[in-house]
Amino acid sequence: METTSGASARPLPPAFYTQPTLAVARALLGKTLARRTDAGVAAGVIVEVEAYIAAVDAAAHGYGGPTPRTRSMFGPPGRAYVYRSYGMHFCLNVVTEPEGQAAAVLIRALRPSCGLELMRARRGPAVADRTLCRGPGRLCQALALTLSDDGADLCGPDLWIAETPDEERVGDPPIAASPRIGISKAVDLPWRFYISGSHYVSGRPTT
DNA sequence: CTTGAGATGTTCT
DNA sequence: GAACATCTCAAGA
Repeated sequence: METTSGASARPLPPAFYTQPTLAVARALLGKTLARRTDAGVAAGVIVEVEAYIAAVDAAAHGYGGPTPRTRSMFGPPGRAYVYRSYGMHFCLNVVTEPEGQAAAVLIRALRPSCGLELMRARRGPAVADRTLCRGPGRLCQALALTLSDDGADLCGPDLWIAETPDEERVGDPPIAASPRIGISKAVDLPWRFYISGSHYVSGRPTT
């Protein structure tokens, strides 16, 4: 019998992504992000996210209008926005808000729950489990996400987000908020959300 | 654990 | 040119 895992649960309904961006960001914590390729399924529980809302947020991609790169951020909610970061990494966002508005939630870290061997194969043999998906570029590498996944449906067969089964859950996640990481504009907006105390969260220790 | 440098490509000034 | 929603590695405390 197949081992229980959020990877086998049904995708969240499209309506999940029509909530306001900050509500989606908080609600994503504790959900399972799953990825299928020919090599198999890999998945993890979301433990850290950041919200970006171009209408009111100078740090957001899409602030000041669409560009070719940010096109899918203006698209319909419930899709992926994947961009290249610092020339060599990729970052995965969940698009929110109605089409025409640029808003998204950056997935910053996962606690790996499924397909760990696959992740190690992609990330390297010396990488500790804790580090497999700790950071937005790292998790994209672990899940083999690239620009070809930009615009992908998050309720689809190859990439989806689902409720996490009870036996994989730690309990009700204690959610904390803080300023976002690695930005230089709108630095005071407390739009980074993470599971307090999780060792899989990027950045500094969280107490 | 910390700090600091370098890699690397697209976008913006 | 400069900046960038980052990561890895090496060296030090």
